[in-house]
Amino acid sequence: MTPQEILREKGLKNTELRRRVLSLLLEKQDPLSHVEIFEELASAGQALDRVTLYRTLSAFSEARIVHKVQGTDGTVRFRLLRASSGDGCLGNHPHFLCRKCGRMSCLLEQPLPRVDVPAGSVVEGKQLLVFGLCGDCAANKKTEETVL
Amino acid sequence: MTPQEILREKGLKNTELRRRVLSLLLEKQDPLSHVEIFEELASAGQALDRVTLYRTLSAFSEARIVHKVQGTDGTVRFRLLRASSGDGCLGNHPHFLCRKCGRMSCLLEQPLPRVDVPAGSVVEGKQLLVFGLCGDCAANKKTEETVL
DNA sequence: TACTCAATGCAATTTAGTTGCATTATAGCA
DNA sequence: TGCTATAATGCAACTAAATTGCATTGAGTA
Repeated sequence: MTPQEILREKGLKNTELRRRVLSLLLEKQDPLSHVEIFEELASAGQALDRVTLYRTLSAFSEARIVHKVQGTDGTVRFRLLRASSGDGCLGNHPHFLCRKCGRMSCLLEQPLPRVDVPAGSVVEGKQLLVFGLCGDCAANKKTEETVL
Repeated sequence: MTPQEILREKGLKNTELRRRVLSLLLEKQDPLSHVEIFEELASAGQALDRVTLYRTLSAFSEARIVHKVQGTDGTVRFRLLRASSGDGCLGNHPHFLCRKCGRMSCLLEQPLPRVDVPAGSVVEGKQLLVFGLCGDCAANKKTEETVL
């Protein structure tokens, strides 16, 4: 699905910024933070406003084009949902957050566990976040330690 | 273990504020946010400084007296760890966050699942957060809907 | 009791996110 | 194609959360 098609399907207006954000999210396979998206677009020469990006992302979130993942670092990240992107991400899988480089990645193909909650509670969603060092950072760390 | 004993064991100075924060965390069984702790102490007549509380909580976190739980609401909450409190909380269990009243509770006795990560990654911790409506808020909501 | 360094309190600053409002531009329709 | 309603944008100002620097206070130890 193209950015245009996604926007049309959700009844959102087809604007330059929205197409750019969607293209970026389609291209990257992992959840991106507001800042990451902002900098990526800015460095691509796109003139853009912080506030408009906030509003764009929350519009996408409300329209269920993206889902939000809250990291243990306090940063919210956004990723396309499968229904819109066709790339297999339903949002219901664990995420991995590297505490060194700050990148988050999806651990696709792995289910979230069933959790028992107190009687009477209503479960609306779950989020499983694994944190530590990603492959790259773990490798670099080892190198640094060897050098020291 | 008493607040004094916990502080002594960790080599932290035994001050009024720290004892109060620890007493509160010992008393409450669920993770509390900075704001919740601040207001609880303030309403108990304790004169306190926001900044000092931030520093106190991060000192506790570094000393592994408390563990931090990041909610899907973007709020960090703190809870005593078992090693210090003796109350059975190791931190490695799911948490439930009510999106209406904002209270978080521990789902003790339930394990976190094993998660496979890409080769080379180092896992340092996991966090499983279930969100929705707690028993009280779900009951109230039903009542409201009936009334309408 | 005196000394040292951790802890505190206050002011100022940074950062993230929000709100209001005037302007612009998209999408639907004559 | 041009017109219109309204959604989206851009800017300024604001709110809230968290951090930093620094002078002062106070806990623990010799």
